[in-house]
Amino acid sequence: MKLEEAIKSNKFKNETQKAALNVLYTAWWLKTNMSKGLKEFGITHEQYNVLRILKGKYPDQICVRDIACRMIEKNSNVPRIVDRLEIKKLVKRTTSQLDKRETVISLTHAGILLLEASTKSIDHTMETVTILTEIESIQLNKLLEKLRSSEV
Amino acid sequence: MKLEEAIKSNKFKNETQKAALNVLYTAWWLKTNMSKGLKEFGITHEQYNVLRILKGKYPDQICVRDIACRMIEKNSNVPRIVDRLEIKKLVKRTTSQLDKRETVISLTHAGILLLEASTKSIDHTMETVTILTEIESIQLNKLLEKLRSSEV
DNA sequence: AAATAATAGGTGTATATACATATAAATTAA
DNA sequence: TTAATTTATATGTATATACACCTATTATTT
Repeated sequence: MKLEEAIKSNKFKNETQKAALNVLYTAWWLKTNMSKGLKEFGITHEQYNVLRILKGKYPDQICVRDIACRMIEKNSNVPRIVDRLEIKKLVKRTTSQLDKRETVISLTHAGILLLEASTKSIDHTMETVTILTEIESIQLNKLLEKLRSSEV
Repeated sequence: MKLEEAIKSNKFKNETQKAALNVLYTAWWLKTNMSKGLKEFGITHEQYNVLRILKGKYPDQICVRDIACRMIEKNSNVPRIVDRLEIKKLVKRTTSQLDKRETVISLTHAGILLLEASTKSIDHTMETVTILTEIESIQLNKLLEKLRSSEV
């Protein structure tokens, strides 16, 4: 669906404004598709993101701050996301002995299993849903990084 | 900042997966920049979006469902966003006399003034922040629409 | 060493998304 | 014309974002 149909408007100041709205809409669309696939595993895509970050360092533990700086949405409240993962027994929380201010998080066995199964599902969904060739993807990545290049 | 730095990872399955994450990160980045500019006006960017939609039809009234289908994030809880705008006296709610199920919303004078001022600010922010030529923007719009073309 | 500052994580509040359910009004069917 | 269905909106709950503030611990300064 074209952006114009999706938001029932074709009054854009210029193509750049339209592009910004298109990025916002596409992000919502991607998140929705991801969430649909994660539903059967009982986790949200933010929780999935945290599990993925933990996997990246596994079997090393990783502190809350290090998770936070790897999140896509930088204002994520990591302690609270970890709360929910802990309730589901997908992660374990321990106070670091080197620095008692730090809480280190690690995947449980159940966490690893769930991550593996959900990653398979998510990867399949994303491949089905994201219709771009490798060349187009490279081009898109370049344009998005150009867009953000002001770094205010 | 490149995506790799932003999320401290360069382990991507392929350029397409990276592009999907890049869209999510760029959307967060855009929202953050928009919100910063709207702070002085005391509204969130979702509330701003609703005000903009109302402006599009002004001085006509518009019902909740019509606002919802114009929102960028389709699962927005419009009644609740309207609640907050009503408390700030930026919009007025009336039960439609043609169909008493419908609630029609309209901008107040204060709403129009705030929208004009904040639009000036937001447009300036977005122009400063979104570094793309018209040609690049057209290309980006095409790629995003290609990406979404599966329409699951 | 004691005082001060900085840091890590937790917690509180407002707002939003996501989705299920409730309620009232309008439409359609029997 | 009553009953059933659909539609429009509101509301309830869980989770998330955004951000301020608190507390414990560590680091730095004097």
